Amino acid sequence: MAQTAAQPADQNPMHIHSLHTRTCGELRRDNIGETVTLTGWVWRRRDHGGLIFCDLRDREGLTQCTFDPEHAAGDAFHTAETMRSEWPILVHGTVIARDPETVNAKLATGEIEVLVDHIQVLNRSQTPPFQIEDGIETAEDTRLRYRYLDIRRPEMMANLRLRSDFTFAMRRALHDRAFTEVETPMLFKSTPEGARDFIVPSRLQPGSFYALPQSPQLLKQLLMVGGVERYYQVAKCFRDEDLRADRQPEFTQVDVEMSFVDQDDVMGALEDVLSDAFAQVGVDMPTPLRRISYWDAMDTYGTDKPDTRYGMHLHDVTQIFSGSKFKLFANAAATDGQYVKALNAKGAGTWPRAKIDKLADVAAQFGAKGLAWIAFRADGSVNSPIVKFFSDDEMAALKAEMQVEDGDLVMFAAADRKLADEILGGMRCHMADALEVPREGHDFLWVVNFPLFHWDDERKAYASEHQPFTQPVEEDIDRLESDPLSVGSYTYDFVMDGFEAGGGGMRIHNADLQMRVLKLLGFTEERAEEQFGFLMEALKFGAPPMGGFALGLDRVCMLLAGKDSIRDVMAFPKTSSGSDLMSSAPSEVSLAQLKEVSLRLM
RNA sequence: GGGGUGUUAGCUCAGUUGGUUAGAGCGCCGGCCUGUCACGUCGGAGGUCGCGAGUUCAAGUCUCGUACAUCCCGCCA
Repeated sequence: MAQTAAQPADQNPMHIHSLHTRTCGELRRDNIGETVTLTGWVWRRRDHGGLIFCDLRDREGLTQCTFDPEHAAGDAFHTAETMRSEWPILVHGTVIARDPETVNAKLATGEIEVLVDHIQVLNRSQTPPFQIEDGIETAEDTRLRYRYLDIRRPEMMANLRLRSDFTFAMRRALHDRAFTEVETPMLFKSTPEGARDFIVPSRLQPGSFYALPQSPQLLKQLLMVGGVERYYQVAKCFRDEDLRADRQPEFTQVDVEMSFVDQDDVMGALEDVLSDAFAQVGVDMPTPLRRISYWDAMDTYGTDKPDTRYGMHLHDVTQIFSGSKFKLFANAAATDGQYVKALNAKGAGTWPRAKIDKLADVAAQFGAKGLAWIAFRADGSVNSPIVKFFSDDEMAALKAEMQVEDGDLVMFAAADRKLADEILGGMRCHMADALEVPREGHDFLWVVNFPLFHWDDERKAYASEHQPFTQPVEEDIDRLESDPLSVGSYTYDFVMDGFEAGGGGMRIHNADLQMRVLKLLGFTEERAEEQFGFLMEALKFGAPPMGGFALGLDRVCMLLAGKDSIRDVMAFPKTSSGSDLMSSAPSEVSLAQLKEVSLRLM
């Protein structure tokens, strides 16, 4: 088959030797007259009887191939008549200009077409179970059952390449700053204090188990003790918990750790690395990033991962209602630790009563027993089940505090601080979606100064806000045992567009302090030794001050791709029940397999 | 573990107060067509209405159970 001798492509490292000489996305007017070989899948065929058009698709794009009996040699034209969607083919022909009236402006290659003289059918294809094209709403279970076909869609292809580009950008940014990529084991020790572990039975040691790592946390701290100083890893992590749109049982973190640094050093380094990597995928992340304290974030946004591209702040209106005739609010105001907080959803005040009433169901999801609200109608009237209890002064003060205008809907939560924030924080997100509040571009910020512990009411114990290895604030260490909830920590979450996209902190590098923290978390000395003895032993051998970070790669890529689910940036994700619909994993194993690892099913 | 939504043709969906033979668009198959690009046009095939019970003279439609998908709460140090 004739090929042009020396194409410029030959000097381009992108053009490794293939069956094709060009891709389906690159031919332009400048290539007119070239003889080319293209490979790809038949996307759409338009058979005019005496003339056949075929849009050929490869990873780079679409090119229209034209079969004209006068130019197509041998039975090439007949082959074009019989070929079907998704057959992989190879065509050889000449790049020709399209007549001005037949130029397709929607196609990057729309100014040219390839006049085919030879065609080779590389394989046939069954009719695909759904049409391989963007913008078609095929149920996700069908897409997952045939994921390899779903990936052929340009949108999925673009998502995977965006992920590859960003991952590579992170690697390069870290490598350029003298970080060493180290692989840590997938078979490691079970440390079930956090998420549930995936466990792996040991054949050589019957009755013993490995666990797949929830994160390389302990191992990277040991790498710091080992003197690596600057470490990173694109690390697979495993957590056996229920799934969500942004949670899969296996996911990827860009894991980073540094030695001989303080918190500002780590955050500065990360801002530098992240803005570099984002820039490489065309996203501007201005530095230094804004920092909001955990408590300010909770007060103002009702969440520790606020989307600050829109306002709708929470307001504390407790004082306004301290003497109110509305008992629910007055009682809250009179009770220590109880608050009345309010949220102004601009634009929802014109909603019909029935629609507003349904918001109580939404609020209930966040723990509210009901939802008090005031709708300020567009005509200046006020509609509310509670406003009749309010004095004129209370209304005036409320309107001033909430900057009320006609068309606003003010919602209230009267509860302890945490619950009031959770309810209104949840409502804030819900209303932003319901009102389609514009959120353009990306939003990056740090949330800092998390408390070291929170009280877990279910387990009746203190629990780490981040993880048990987090460094407490020096000034607070004296109060560790006497007032644990008041102890601050060196922690920082990286929040992007209202998602927790990453998080990190400084680590304890002193074995005694580590033991004190573990004891507060309810560990006996024996159990702490059994589970984390190897860490605490290592800390005794000159562990340097250290801190680090882990970036949720799937979530960041989801946000960069503008998708609502991390499944859209993962090649082979699992369904919400943890199944792989393509392979039917998880599946039963044979008795022989079980016997080999000394297991018997109950 | 709990709540919401959904499941009808290969795909996306419609299907009225329960009532004769369950429809549409796309796709698929066949005919015609030399400038289409969501080609056009004529014809055709294709359905155990997720599954299992129940109510009824009669169930895609009502009831109960169940499976799966999806979203959320719990959970995710």
